[in-house]
Amino acid sequence: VNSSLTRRITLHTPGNFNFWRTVYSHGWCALPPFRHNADSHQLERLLSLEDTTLVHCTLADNGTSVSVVARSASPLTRDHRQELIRQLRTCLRLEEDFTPFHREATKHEEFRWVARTKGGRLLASPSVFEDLVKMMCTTNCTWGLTTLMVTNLVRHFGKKFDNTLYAFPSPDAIAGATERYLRTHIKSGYRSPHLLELAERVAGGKLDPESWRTSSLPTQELFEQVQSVKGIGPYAAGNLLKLIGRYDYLGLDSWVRSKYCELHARRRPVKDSAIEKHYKRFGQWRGLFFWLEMTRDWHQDKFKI
DNA sequence: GCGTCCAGGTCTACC
DNA sequence: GGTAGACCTGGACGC
Repeated sequence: VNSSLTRRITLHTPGNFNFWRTVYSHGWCALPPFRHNADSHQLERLLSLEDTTLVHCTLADNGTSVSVVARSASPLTRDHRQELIRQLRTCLRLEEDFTPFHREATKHEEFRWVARTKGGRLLASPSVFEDLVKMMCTTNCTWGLTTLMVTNLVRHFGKKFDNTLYAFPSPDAIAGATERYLRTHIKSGYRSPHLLELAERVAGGKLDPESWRTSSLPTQELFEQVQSVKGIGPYAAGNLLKLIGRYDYLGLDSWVRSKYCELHARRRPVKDSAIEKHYKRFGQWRGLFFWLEMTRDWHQDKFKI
């Protein structure tokens, strides 16, 4: 969109929010339609609003707030702006209260740095559907293949904004494909029937992942419900739940297992049950303490952790 | 060059 | 409830 319109918007943030700790909390910032620029310290995101209006947002840390430059092909209405703000606040986890978590962190000497550096917010997608699809694309493969699958999904099924930017596809768009098409063009391999079934169930209204955000179900029941999606097992369900504010599961995979062994067992292999036992004392927050500990060195230089 | 292994796992079929 | 075996793909590795 060459003749796009730009508009500046401010996101107000609480005192315990840290922009870069959130952006680099895990790999999502590198998966389209997110994009990050480490040099200019900006996070980009192409949003698709309810009426299919596309808005490209460039986010930057402003100290006590986040500044957003929004580009769109047509002028944004008040409703557009409100929805845009809502979606971005969901991504940055601004609606979630981290006060109790930080209070808990200060109770544990080895985790005081978490509260000090305002850690805990994990970058999320605007929709639970998108997070589910992406989580499925991280299973049993390298990060490189995850990036390839997501990039392909966006390019083949997402609405085009300009030559490099495509929105995340709607469930309908993916549901309209065939398994063969997914295997050939998305390179999602044996995950293809699972992706298709998920998209069809959501498009057909038989599954409403968005409702999980506000569900009153105990986390254990929600965990089972998330795993009822074919292709989503304990790893993917545990991590999906972390993106909607439930931290009771560790979401173990080969990377965190090896990281845990490096940090706690002199690189000797450790049973999953031993890892579970280690974090049991952190109760409902165990999954978050676990993840922050495993990724602590990612942020060490920037924040003097 | 070619075969093998495995990566930010999960499902099914059996016990 | 616990555990083999199969499963797309692409990159790394050994020979």
